[in-house]
Amino acid sequence: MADTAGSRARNRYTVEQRRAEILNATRDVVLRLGFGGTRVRDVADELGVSNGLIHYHFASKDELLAETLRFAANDDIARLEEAVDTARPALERFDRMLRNYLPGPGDVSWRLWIDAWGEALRNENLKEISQELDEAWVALLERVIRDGVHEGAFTCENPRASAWRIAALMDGLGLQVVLHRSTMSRTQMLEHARTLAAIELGLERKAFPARR
Amino acid sequence: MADTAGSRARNRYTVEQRRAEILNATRDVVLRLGFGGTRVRDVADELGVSNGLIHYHFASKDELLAETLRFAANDDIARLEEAVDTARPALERFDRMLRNYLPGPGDVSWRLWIDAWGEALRNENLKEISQELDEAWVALLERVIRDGVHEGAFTCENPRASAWRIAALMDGLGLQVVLHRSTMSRTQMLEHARTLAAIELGLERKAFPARR
DNA sequence: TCCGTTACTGACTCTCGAGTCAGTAACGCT
DNA sequence: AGCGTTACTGACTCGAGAGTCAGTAACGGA
Repeated sequence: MADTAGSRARNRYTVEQRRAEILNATRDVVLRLGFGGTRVRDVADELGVSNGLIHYHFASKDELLAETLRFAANDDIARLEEAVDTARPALERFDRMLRNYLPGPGDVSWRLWIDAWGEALRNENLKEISQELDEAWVALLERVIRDGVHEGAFTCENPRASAWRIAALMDGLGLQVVLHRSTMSRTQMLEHARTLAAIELGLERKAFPARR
Repeated sequence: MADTAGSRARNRYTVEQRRAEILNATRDVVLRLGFGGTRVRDVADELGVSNGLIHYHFASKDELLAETLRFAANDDIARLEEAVDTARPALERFDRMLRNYLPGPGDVSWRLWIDAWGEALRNENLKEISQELDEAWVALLERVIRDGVHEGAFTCENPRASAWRIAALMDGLGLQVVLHRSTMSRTQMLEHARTLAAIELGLERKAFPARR
């Protein structure tokens, strides 16, 4: 009675495991085909299960896509927070955020976000989720700046405004790199981000590490 | 013989006029429904013509959407160039670009662009067009910076890099305002853009006009 | 050992939308 | 006036995809 679901979990999937597995697969499919281009069938095929199973766990395709976005968002934020929590001093912590947030070689989640922005124009669920992630990200950036100021590593008059500017710059840069790779390299992108950051935090440009 | 098409144009549409009219209507529809959500039928209804007429002028829906994007892009660039050509001195010219590029109250074309970015992830035609617009816009910004430096109004070491940073920041800001209006007002957005611009161009922040 | 429940199947329905096509009417040209 | 051309119509086809549902097999509990 204490754990009715758990007792079945030994050799079978629980509902929660299955849902997570489906969300995971959906993310992969959406990365290939986009929100608009993803069919329920594609997700089923990805897992080698039946079409009907997806509808068994998710009431509609819309719900599936919205939950997939939230799932991916939580992942991204968790990854960033982890990067922040483990690094010091302040400058390394900050730079690690930049490197983690900006799109990297194997990075795919940017594609998801760019796609989600477009979809969010017409879908309230997605709009809400993308806004949540955005605010969480700016808040994290602001926190790292404030901590740095506290430690005496940075000088910054208005951490909130600086965080917004840096976040906006990085969104714009990431967009360029992911969408039109030819126009800008990751190196240049990092260079731009660090240049603005140095200005905003009252540092010398060369204070930043050369790491990519 | 000199003008076979023109002779019919007196009381009838030429093919070119019709195409332009359809592209115009398509843009309006796409703004409401997005690239993914626009049906050929919606465009026909917008003009009060038949479904078949759209296919008479455009081979496929894909072609229609791609040409619509190009049509809108040309419009946007022309508007920016006009703003630049007529304004002086350099600072007013630059500020006018900012005000014109950033999303305004009645501005809708941003919605089109955000949507196009997402679509471009999977559509080579749209990707190419959005890249063209982007490069034209950065080139224009760079030109205005160089001219300002020439006139002695600005100080800027690397106009190309500064143009990229300002452009990226503005893309990021515009995205915020259009997508999550609550998180940032146009006033704040302009404030952020001018703050970065002042830094990049070696100016005092208060050198900029207060115009919105 | 039987039985109710639950996770799952896959064929089906039903809607929707892109593209087609036979037909039409107005035009300009001869 | 007669004729070929052209812009346009709207009913149709055809494929595709979301969601349904009757059926099934494995489970745990009584």
